[in-house]
Amino acid sequence: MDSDQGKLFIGGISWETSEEKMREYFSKYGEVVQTVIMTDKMTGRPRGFGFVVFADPSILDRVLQDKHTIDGRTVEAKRALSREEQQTSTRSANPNAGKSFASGGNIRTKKIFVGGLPPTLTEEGFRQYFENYGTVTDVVVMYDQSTQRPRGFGFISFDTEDAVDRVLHKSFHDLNGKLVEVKRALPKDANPGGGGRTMGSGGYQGYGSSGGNTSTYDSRMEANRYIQPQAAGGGYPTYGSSGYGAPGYGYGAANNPVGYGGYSVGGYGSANAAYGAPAGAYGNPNAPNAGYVSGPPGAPRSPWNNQAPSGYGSAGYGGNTGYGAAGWSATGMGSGGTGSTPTGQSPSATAGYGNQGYGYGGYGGSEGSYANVNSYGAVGGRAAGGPNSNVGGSGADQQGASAAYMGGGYGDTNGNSGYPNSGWRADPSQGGGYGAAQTNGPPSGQVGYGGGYGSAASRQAQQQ
DNA sequence: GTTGAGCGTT
Repeated sequence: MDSDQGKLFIGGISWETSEEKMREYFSKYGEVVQTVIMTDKMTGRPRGFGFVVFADPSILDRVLQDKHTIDGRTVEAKRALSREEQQTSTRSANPNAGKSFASGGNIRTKKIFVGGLPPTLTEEGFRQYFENYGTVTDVVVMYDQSTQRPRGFGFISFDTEDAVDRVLHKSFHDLNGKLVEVKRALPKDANPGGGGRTMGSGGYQGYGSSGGNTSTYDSRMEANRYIQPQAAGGGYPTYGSSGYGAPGYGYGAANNPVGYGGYSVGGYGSANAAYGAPAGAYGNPNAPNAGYVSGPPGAPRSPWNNQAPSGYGSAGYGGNTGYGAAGWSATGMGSGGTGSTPTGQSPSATAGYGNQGYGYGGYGGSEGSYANVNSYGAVGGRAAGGPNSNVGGSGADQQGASAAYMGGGYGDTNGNSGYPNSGWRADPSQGGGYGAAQTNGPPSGQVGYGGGYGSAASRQAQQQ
């Protein structure tokens, strides 16, 4: 992360020490861009640590070698961990994954979140400064609705992405001696959130055809704020190693739009799930979907509509089956995957499979009331726990990976709350399905996924 | 007292 470049973590700070004092102290090493002391949100009490950001990252080395005493307390300076690092630091992670993903940005909102606004800053001052970077199309400074106090952050929109990039080139900007921090705004309205139901199919198709994997990552990154940190951490390595990066991987592509909703589930709620379902279906390049898409006669583009659960189930499942046929999931799903999951998967088949089988079937299929949860869970799950981490810790898993997904996924994104069916996880057949799929699957991760989802879906069908 | 908060209005 850019903003972490010149950033040091400062631990053991006296409760007496202020941010100003810290700045004063560290300024002897060079230009200090920001100091912050974290406080307990509830009590307001300082938590005893904070951060200092130097304009020049090369200063850090010197600072790290010295001992520091502020207000009579010896404080400890360490390189600040990026948020991703925090999460993954203890376990083997692909260090490249997080970084490269973090740097890009495919979901471009042309809007920038600006934090740390001084209360005195007006929208005009705000605008005037940023106009140096391009044509400003919108300026918003947020105020508390009831108290009318400035909330210390706002947004600024540009007409071109270039302008946005220029602004984001620096993490901090000096507005007349006040420093503000800029980040790309979370594309909150990138997807018409609750409007999923009313969306025309055009949107979905568009999604389906968009092929960028990176956007998926990016959206994740941004969604990290809303997802439990661990979710993001585990996810990267998993992606990296399991072939997410592979071009054309269905997940990435289809998920782009979905992804956002899915990832952001924590913050954005289930409305987006609706996307997920269609996106999967539409986005899926394979023919089998067609069947799904066309779906039940009565419910053209609303297979996710509760109205048509049966049609839905069949349609959705039909779709899945088709998938499965193409790849693994067929077996895994249909049979419950008990041990007998295909052993001879060809790599290519798997790849293709992963795309579709993955989650989408689940999405579509699970669409009912609890559906969203599932799909999300699924998505989040992957993110949450790598195949190696048994996040969910559902006792039933005979072999952690897949089971972990399930457990982790649901747990993470949903807190289990929406997940009425506790028997699900515990169901041995399911575990078996996973296990089998995973064990046999050549490209490890994907297989597990596919199997997992597929079976999950079928399971639901049964329930209905 | 040792690794972070803030993401929208009409």
